[in-house]
Amino acid sequence: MQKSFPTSNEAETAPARGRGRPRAFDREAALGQAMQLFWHRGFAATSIADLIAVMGIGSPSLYAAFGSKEGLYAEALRHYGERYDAKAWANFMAATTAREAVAALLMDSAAALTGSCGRVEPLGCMVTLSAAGSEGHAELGELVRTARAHGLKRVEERLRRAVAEGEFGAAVDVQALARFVLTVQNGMSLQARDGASREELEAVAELTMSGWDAQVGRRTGSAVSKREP
Amino acid sequence: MQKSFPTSNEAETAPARGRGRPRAFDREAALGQAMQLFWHRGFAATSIADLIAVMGIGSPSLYAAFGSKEGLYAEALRHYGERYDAKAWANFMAATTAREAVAALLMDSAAALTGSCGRVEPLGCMVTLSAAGSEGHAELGELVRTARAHGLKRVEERLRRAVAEGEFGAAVDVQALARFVLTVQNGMSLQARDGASREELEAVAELTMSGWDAQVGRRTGSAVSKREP
DNA sequence: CAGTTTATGTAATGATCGATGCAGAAATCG
DNA sequence: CGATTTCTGCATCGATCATTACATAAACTG
Repeated sequence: MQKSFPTSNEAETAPARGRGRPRAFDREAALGQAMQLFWHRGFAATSIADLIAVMGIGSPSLYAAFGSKEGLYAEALRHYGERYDAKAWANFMAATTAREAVAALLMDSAAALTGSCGRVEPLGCMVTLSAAGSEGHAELGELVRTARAHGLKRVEERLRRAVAEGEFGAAVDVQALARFVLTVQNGMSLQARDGASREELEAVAELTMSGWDAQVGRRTGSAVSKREP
Repeated sequence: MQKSFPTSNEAETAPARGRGRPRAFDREAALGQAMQLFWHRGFAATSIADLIAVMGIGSPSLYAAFGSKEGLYAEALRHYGERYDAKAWANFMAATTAREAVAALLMDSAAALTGSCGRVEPLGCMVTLSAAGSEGHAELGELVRTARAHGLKRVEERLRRAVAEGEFGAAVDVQALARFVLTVQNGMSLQARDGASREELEAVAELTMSGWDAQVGRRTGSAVSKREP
């Protein structure tokens, strides 16, 4: 099985000015608008008419630049990953212990998913909440499914590294612990979509780390480190 | 704001034979088929043509019996609540302690959401995963949002009762604990949709109860009671 | 039986769906 | 400059969308 639309862009990465008439709109800006609409309404419920309205372009321009509705969604997913998903994992990556990494992931998720960064973006994670696969678009479904699996893999590998480094014993069930963390993060997206506040999700993160401590050995102090205002 | 389609049925509850030509199909059976399709594909991605195909009826019969696509979805939600949701909460309701109740809810959810009861139904919870609200149907969105809020309320009230009965001290943050449990259960639906097994979700339930114990005081033995094969 | 009432099947409604044909506009190239 | 290439706006494509007339069928009522 090979995909028929570009995950990484194909021709538009050409940096220098092309030959014909130049594009009259900012491709990334328009993609950002499309991403937000897909993010909020989902793939099936978003029409081309809706898209060209928020993107401020005509449909021929849309198809010339992105190929198809599926292609646009695939690019919107990539755009999301670069702009938002990466940010939610930054502190996870930078943490020195697995526990700090997971705690940072959950606390940063609590903030990001509830739009607490002065954003106007939709609530919850676009990848987590995407149902494009169930809506009958197998290719897009595989795309988001892979992205979600990647998150689990990242946590799992971080925990394996922690075992190798002696942060906790090999008796800890790394896969179960990783899935537990991801399940909570997934649930946070649904909670955020229903209006849960950052503080409420941070409390969930704290309780999650209590479960962590009960499993791998408790530390002193609060379950998670305090955040900057 | 008042709803324009029936949550509880209106005329079809009449038990005795009516006056005109009798309906040629089993209303509940057809509703069950519609429910499964909505459950799997969501509201927006399910067309009337798809529905009448699986229901085995013509579109005039559908509209005569259910009023509209939204009305059919609302009834499908009710049908789901009666047939599946109630079952997932039975042991929760019957438990003698709040801890047993929550553990039962999570363990039963792990089984129900992964289709481990010999079912052919879609994976995950129809109510939890419904995005009808975001898809532009405010009335249906309010319906599923209310159903989801009801789950949180049930757990919260059970915990309050536990405090009143002295199962654990009043220092426990009942709201946070309830939201923690519901967040995990919500996450389980997304995990199940992505193919997580019953055993994997049961491990998540175990870890969740570890977090519980860390918060309200630990008990001996396994975090959750064993299930029957 | 005729009359009423409700359901069904066929076929069609206007609207909207995703996607394009086409002519002109705006750039580069020779 | 003309030739070529690419993009844009307008109009439109056939398909599908949710919904409904309409005629007929099947029950009950009197």
